[in-house]
This record gives sequence, C-alpha cells and structure tokens, in this order.
Amino acid sequence: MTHTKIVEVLSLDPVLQEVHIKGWVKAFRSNRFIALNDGSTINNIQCVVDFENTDEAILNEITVGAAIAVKGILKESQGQGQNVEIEVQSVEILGKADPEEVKKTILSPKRHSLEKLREQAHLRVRTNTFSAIMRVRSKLSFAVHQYFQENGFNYVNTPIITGSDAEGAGEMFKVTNFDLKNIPLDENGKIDYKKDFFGKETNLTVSGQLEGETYALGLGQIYTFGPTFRAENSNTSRHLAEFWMIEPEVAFCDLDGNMDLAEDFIKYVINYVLENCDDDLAFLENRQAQEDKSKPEAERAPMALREKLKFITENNFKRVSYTEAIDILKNSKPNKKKKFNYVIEEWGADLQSEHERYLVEKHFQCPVILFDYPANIKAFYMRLNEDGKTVRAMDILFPGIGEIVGGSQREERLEVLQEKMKAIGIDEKELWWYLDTRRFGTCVHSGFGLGFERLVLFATGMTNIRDVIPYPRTPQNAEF
RNA sequence: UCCUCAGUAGCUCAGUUGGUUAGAGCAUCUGACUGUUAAUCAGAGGGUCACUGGUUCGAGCCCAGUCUGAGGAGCCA
Repeated sequence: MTHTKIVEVLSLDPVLQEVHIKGWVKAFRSNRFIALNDGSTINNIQCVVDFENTDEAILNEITVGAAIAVKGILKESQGQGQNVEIEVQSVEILGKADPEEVKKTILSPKRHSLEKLREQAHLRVRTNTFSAIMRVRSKLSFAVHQYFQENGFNYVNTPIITGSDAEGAGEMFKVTNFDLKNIPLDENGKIDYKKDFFGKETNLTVSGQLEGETYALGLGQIYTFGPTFRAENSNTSRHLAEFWMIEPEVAFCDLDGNMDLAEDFIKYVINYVLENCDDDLAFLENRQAQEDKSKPEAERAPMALREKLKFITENNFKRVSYTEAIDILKNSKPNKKKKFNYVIEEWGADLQSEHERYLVEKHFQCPVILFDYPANIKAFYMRLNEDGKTVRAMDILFPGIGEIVGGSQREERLEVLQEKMKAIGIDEKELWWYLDTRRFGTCVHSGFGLGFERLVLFATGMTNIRDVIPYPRTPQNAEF
C-alpha cells in the first residue's frame, strides 16, 4: 500500500477507512498525540497512539523532527481543534532525530527569528512559515506560465551565459574557465579572451531582454522566466545577486498595451494564489498580524494580507506620467517642508525611493504606473517620444516593495537607436544582431521585466527578499 | 559601497558608575501525569560573554581593529 498525502487525508470523510501516511513529527504531546506534517499542506494531522500497547523503544523515537510512517484508521476526532484524526495501528520510524541535536537547530519546537532561519536554510523549509511561502511561490510560478500560455505567448529560454556586455542593467559576473592564477595576456598586457572557453569575454545574463526582443519579432509574443544575475554590491531587503525574472516581449504593441498587459498579468497571478493557496495565505496573514503587534503603529501593515491582495485584483493601477508625478511631488507637504532627503526642484530629477513611496503609500494608496520618463535617466533602447526629451518607459510601483516592474516600448527606428548607442558609447559591432531586427521588418514592440521574488514578497507579506527564495545569494553569502 | 544599530546558554533576552561564583523565560534531559493541541507539575544539565589586541590591581561592561547580522541609502527587478 502506497502512502497518501496528508492534504488528501484531511479532506476524506472519516468513515473508518485505513490510511497510510508518511511525514515529519511536529509535536508529540502527552505520549499520545503526534502532530504529523508532510509538506503537502500547512495543516498537520493528529495521530493518536495507544501508548500502553506500543513498544516503548518506538515511543522514545517519536521525537520532534523524526520521519515516521503511520498506518491507522481515519476517525472523527474526539478532541477540539481538528475534525479528523488517525487512530494509530502501527508506527515505523523512518529517520530518527536525536532531541539533543535537534534542540541546536531551528527544528526545535519554539519561535525562531527569520535571521536564525536563514542561517539554517536547509532546514527552514520544514517550518510552517517557509513551507507556506514555498507553496505560494510554486503556485505563483505555475500561474505565470498559465497566464502567458493561455494568452498565446511562447516560452523562450534566453541564454544564461551571454557574450554581450552592452545590456546596461548593472554589474555582471564573469564567466571563464581560465586558470585564475595564470591568466593569458596579449601583447598589450591585456587579458587575452581569445584563449578563453568561448573565445570572447562572457558574463552571466543580467537580462534576457535583447535576445527576447529578437524572438518576439518572429514569434509575436514571447516570455522568459529564468535566473538572472547581478554582481551589484547591494545589501538591501529587496535585492539578490541571483534572482528569477519574468520578461514578456510583444510585437505590434505600444506602451499602453504594455501597461495593460503588466496590470492584467499581475492581477491574474495574485488572484490565482488567492484562489489556490488560502490555507497558506491565512497562515501568513496571521504570522504578519502577530509580528505587527510588536511594531510601532506606523510600521504595521495597513491591510491584512488577503485583503491587500484582493484590493490589488479589484482596483485599477493609477497611471501617472513622470511629469505629473513631479508636479505632485513638488507640491507635496514633505517637499515643501523639506522633509525629503532629496528635495524635488525641477523636471528631470531621478525619483528616489522616498518619492516613490510617497506616491504609492501616501498620495495614491494603490499601485502606481509611472510612464514617459526623461530620456537621460533611462536605458538606450527605450522609444524616444515626439517631444524629443522623454522615452516611452514605465515602472510599476507597489506599496512596501517599490519597483516591481520596469518596462518600455522599444526604439524601433534604426537611425534613432544607432544615434543613442553612439551617444553613450555602445559599439554597434557588439549588437549587430540586435540592430538587424531594426533593419529587417522592424515594428513597434514593447516588453517589461518583473522580479519574481518581489512578487512573492508581496504575495506572502514577507519583508525580506532572502526569505522568499530557497537559498539566497547576496554579497558575501553563497552558503548551501 | 555609505550611514545607523546589534552580537552574552540551543533560542529570545537581562546584566547597575568596571568589582567576588554571569541570570531569566523557552527549548533539552530525568521523574510524575495522561484527550493533548504553545500540554501541565517537580528537578537537573547547559557559557571561548563574536574574534584579536589594548587600558586597568581587576573587563561581559572602557578603547582600537576585524568578522557576522539587521535596518536605511545608492544601484535596480
């Protein structure tokens, strides 16, 4: 008899049927009640042991953290707190867990700080909080694919090792198979990349966008969903050196269509977890509420988790041009009273975190899409507007996390693109293949990048990005 | 990378102007109890006070440096 998942057993009618389950012991109370969890649900099943007729050696090995197999009869529970329970007929110890050792780990049955859980990331998935987060992450990930597949997008795997250093999205990790103690140099004393594995300088990708564009201009609608690497020395709760990014790219689509797509997409995946992860979201909502109790009122979450997610799905994101946003900020109280660290003086200023937070959390109190930014603070590939000074860029700002999406309509005119590349010193030879797309059948097209972990942060109510990915990679940390 | 804060038992923390043998709760172990669900009651064990150096008769406490973590900023998704 193969075993049944606990999530299924809990939904069965207690009609005295025999069940066989396997899982890890979460608690063993009164020498009689085992709380067992197998990761299939946040909920434990209670297994009631007849301790007077059970081998004492086995009872002694039913300890917190141990893996066990239980056979028994599913019954209506006599006690409060659960509907059904298993009257145990036999227990098999599959993997012992010495309590003296367990107590040194986060498996010990008590509260642990998130920092302590990070230090034992290999065990933290056995906690309620992390199993809930990871189930939500998995569902979100599935919803991403489902949304795009249902809407006629093709899933494209852009290269992780990239030969172009012109993507301009930040510091890159070098990829090489040189002996680092003996790097070949050319006659000028510079590193001789011709002798490297690929015969040229290569890096880990910081974005699949440029390659994604070429595929969109053939397949029509594409999306990527893969790992992305940034070697930036960022030490914040919102940045990782290795993260997962979703990048759709659509041919014959302008910036308005791009904003529509991003908003519709986000609402879809959030709604998907609302409909499919209620147990886990309820747990995370409660966790957040408990944590908020010890915080000053100003730092508490203004809405309960599921209420917040529902709000996102039911309300339109506020669309505001950069120029309008600057006006709002210029006339805002914190700007007039010089409460901002960076006071907004005039059009053209780059928006700081504090400004974005003001717009989202104070002024509009809902997700905001900012568009039409000054050209000189945005990337070269963004479509220049007719005014000659703004580009068709858009950022989606979310409460609590800041920028969750960055996207644009792409510059489809060859001459304009060439001019912009020249102005910032990108060699055309590097991106000959990218420019070819503008030579042969160029067209209006748009796309955006969405940081998957930031989405998971928002959906779970967590506040540190290191807690929504199994093994976070950050400066000075690549453990596990 | 910059600013601020922190590091004392397995965990969370207290530790007075520098002064004798560094404490509490939880967890663990032993015993009791047994329809519990953060089980309860009694007892026990558990310490390189982050590391290195300095000041002092004497340092968990003061000074310098280093490491690690957190929050914020920048960069960005």
